Amino acid sequence: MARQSKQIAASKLPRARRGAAGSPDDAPASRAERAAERRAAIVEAALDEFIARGFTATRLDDVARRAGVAKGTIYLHFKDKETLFEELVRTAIVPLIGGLTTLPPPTGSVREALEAFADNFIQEVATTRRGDIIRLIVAEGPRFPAIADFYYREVVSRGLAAMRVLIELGIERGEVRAAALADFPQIVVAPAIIAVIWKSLFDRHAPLDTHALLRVHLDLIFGERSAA
Amino acid sequence: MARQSKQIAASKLPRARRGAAGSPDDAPASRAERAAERRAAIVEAALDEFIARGFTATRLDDVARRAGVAKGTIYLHFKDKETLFEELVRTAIVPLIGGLTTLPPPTGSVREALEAFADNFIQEVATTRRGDIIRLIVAEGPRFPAIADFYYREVVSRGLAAMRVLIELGIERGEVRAAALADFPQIVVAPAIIAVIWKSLFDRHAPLDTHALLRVHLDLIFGERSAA
Amino acid sequence: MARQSKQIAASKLPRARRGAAGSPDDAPASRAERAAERRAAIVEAALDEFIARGFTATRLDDVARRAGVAKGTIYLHFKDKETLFEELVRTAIVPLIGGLTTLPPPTGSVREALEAFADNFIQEVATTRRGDIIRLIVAEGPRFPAIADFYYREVVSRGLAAMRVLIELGIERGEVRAAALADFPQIVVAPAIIAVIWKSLFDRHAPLDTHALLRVHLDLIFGERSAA
Amino acid sequence: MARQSKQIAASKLPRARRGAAGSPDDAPASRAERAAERRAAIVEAALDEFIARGFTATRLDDVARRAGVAKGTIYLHFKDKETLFEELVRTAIVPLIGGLTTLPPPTGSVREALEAFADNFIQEVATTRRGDIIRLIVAEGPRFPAIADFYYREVVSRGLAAMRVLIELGIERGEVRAAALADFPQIVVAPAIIAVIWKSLFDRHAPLDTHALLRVHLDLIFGERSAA
DNA sequence: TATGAATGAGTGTTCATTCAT
DNA sequence: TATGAATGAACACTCATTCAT
Repeated sequence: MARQSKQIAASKLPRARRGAAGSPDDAPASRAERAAERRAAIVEAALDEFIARGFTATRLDDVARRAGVAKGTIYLHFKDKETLFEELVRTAIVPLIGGLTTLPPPTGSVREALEAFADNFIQEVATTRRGDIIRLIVAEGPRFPAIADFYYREVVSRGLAAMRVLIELGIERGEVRAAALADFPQIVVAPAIIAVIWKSLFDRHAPLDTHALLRVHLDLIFGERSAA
Repeated sequence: MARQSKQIAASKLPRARRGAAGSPDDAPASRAERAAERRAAIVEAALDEFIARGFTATRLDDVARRAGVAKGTIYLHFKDKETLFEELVRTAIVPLIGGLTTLPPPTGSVREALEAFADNFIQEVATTRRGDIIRLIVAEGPRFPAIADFYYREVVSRGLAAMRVLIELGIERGEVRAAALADFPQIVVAPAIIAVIWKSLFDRHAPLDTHALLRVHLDLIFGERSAA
Repeated sequence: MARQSKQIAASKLPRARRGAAGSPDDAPASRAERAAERRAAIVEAALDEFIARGFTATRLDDVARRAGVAKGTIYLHFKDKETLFEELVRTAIVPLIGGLTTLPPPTGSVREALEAFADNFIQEVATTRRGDIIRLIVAEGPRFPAIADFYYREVVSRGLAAMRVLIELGIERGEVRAAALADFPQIVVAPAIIAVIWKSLFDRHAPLDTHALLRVHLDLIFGERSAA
Repeated sequence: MARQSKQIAASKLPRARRGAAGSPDDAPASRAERAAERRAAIVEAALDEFIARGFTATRLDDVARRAGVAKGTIYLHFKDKETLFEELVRTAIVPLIGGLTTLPPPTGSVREALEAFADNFIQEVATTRRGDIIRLIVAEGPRFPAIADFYYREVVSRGLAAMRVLIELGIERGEVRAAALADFPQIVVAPAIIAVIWKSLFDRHAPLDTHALLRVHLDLIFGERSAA
């Protein structure tokens, strides 16, 4: 009912800076830097809101409040709600790419590589907002084909390709018995995706031990090990 | 957006006409029957719209148009949009339940049972609107905890329990080597879920052979077979 | 949420009457009588609803339910909501007229006549729904000029005319000193109207002794009496 | 019904402009001032509409049009229609309070005080929209108990209390003969209220000379005067 | 005649987007 | 550049009225 108090986020920006003119490299933050900060705050806030409510149900009013900016400010950085959403998801997806393409481990075993990947996934995706982004894409993908496309191109196809390479290496080295697995790298990834979905839908009913789940799955692929 | 063509709703069964003089056992359909037909048409139309747009973005105007009824008619059958959505999803989920609890295969092997289950899943879920409902639950679950709860209780927990029984039987009989699989029946189901999601998001980029995918996955669990 | 159970009012009507054909004068109620009953039930129910909620806020659904008839039935008796309202108020006003025009009491004193009138007003108006009708007219009059007109013509002008006659008689007989009162018979009636309004607005804050109020007012007009 | 002409709202006082260079002390009006103007325009328009149509029948569309603002603007100032109505009536009632509690006439006679009060009532209430507000309260009171409460507490009870004090003073001084009048100050006020109601319902049939009416009433209370 | 399901125009309210300051 | 008041199209929901039974 009553207007919620604004966030103070926007007030820690250097105001009385003009006096210290000439020192361009320390704390202050130039105009461009301030703009970047604001933009980042909007992105951050919007991501939270979109994850929590989905695209249509998210109100830019809430995004602005959470970001500590005025509603109009959003439009200085993004053309409209749709653009904000698309750029946002794109931005959030990008960091996922690095981890996927940087894999072929010349030294260790393929199993070790996949274990490392699983651990990394748990730490960087399953337990962070990135996991929610996956769910967000599943939810909004059909209404934002551009995003589904982008996600497929940048993450899915690359990730699966890298996974296939790894599987083939495993087959070659005798680590992996099921040769056909190279045709369906999705099988290797599936439990990880399921774990992410489970977390946001059912974890309150039955908490899932993602780590154990992925270990059992790797055992299935590589055969059981003596010591974990 | 464009005016959708009307439904065929009004052509159904005039079942069990009491022998009222003059009605030659066809056309009319009692008032109750027509009400049921209308309700069914609304459910049908709403399901399509909700799947296509999600809860918030769906307009009851569109649902009404697609169902071939007036907007007000929806409110003769459902209290409000939220109730329509929840009843809808519940209704759509129920038929999934039967298939899950009716598995125990006294005769054949566990592998055969799972193959039958997979084939059934492909035919009844993956290639029908039921698959989209799963995606819808993933999308709207966080905003409709009641639905996530219902889905967990009626489908997920029962399905996993049944799956666990099957796995344990497989372990007992020596068909399944990975004993720990009984702790994570999710692993057995994961590729099927992933296939459903894939269909609605990426199939246009890279069509997925769900049948083959599930066969490879079963091979992983049961070991490769001599003849497919 | 759930449909309220219907009233059973409509079921006490004679159904198996056909057998007793020919006895047209006893209990049964002819078709016309049944229609009149229904109409009366609608009028009754509508009056309650209109008094409680005003014209616009009253729902014909509620009227029908309260009257124990189907919504459509209202339209068999009244053209539309407005007509129902106007006929209703007219009907409710009519009985007020009789009491007003039937006054000049040749025998008793004018004071006695007014006391009788006051007592009657309390019994027949102030403590019954008729009082609420006065408030209803005050409330809806500006939006239903026809009703205000009718009320003025049938009740107000006649009532004031009769009151004037009475006052003049009182003046003539020396009972009433203030001769100018004949020019403003409203003054004589004012406290009675105020009492009615008070009852519905403020009685819960401060109950009003209408009888005493009117007695004091008569004392003001006729001078104090030794014994009441 | 027909499009109403816009308001003159946007032409008010640009009061207390800080000496901002270039602004020659007129036009602009600060943002806060314009907001206040708009709010005032809404209140003004809403009051007119509510008086003319009652709460339920008033359309916020019409209020907006009459106020010369967009419909959404109303919601920047008021939570909803009900709040608008309640705040409105409260606001309109408040100025009535001052006049009521500020009466005790140390010098003149009680009759003079009441004559002044009557004249003031005619000028400030009976011939202005404030009179209509009284009718509005009578009309909507039962549906807005909060308003009836407020009106009773702030206006009725205070007004009657002040009136009682005045009557008692009159009795004490021998101006008023009817001692019991102190128990029913409503009698003193009744004709004034009736006059207000008459104005909006019947004045077109029979114009009422409120001034004369109230004078005759005072004569009734104080006894006839030699010269008016 | 009575019913009540069906209709669809109408209204309160929300929220993405604009724009004067 | 940032603001947030203002806009008005859009949408959920209501209810007077109709009409097939």
